Amino acid sequence: MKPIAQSDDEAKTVALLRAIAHPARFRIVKLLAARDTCVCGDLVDALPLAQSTVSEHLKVLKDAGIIRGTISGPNTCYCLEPAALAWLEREFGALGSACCGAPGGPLA
Amino acid sequence: MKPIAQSDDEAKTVALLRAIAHPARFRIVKLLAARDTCVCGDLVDALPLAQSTVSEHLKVLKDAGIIRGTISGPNTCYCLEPAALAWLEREFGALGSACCGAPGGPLA
DNA sequence: GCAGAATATCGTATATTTCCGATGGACAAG
DNA sequence: CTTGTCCATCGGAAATATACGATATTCTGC
Repeated sequence: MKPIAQSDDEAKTVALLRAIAHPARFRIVKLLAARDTCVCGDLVDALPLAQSTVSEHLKVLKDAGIIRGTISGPNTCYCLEPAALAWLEREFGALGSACCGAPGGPLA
Repeated sequence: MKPIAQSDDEAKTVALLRAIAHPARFRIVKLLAARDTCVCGDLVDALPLAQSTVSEHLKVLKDAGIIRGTISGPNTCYCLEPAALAWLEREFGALGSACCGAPGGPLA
């Protein structure tokens, strides 16, 4: 594929966004954010999806660096990776501050 | 499709994220943020994509409410929609503050 | 070792996305 | 009215993503 992204930072940001930009995965992230304690396969019960599907979504989020998985005996616990969320928050802050202030450009 | 999103707000957020979570579209948003003045089809020159493809991406962003298009004589000018960026920034702020503070959960 | 529970991975069908060339519509200049 | 420019839209091909059931894998407890 042709390289569209200008910098590595940009590619990283897009990768993070692609991981979160899915109904099921975004819901997982919100669930993990709600309970400050890490939860495990309760996520499967909380979502209308098959176990294997949830597992795949967790893998996507883990590969993107948004969540962290810890094996704890028979089950695996997941929790958010604060650095990733902070990165995205900072990225949007930079975008939001610079914005076309002109009312309508050519209309003025 | 089964409704995974819990609330309308959540669905809206995911829709915005899906629109931005693409190399070409994210680049477009950054380009529009860089020049505070609205640009037009210069975007086609700035991207290694066909004109029709860029136009489609602009349509996706416009439908999502992230950018606004204004017809100005022979050409169309686009600029960011500040409200959309602010929404996302706020959404990530809420996620970032609530986060698993426990070092490792079961490891402690 | 064996059985069972909790996850991960594999194979695969389906749906969606992405991209392009070609076509169409609107506008300005001549 | 004709031409050229700019942009949007229309098929359609190829790549990718999503979801599932079936099948490993890993650990606990007996």
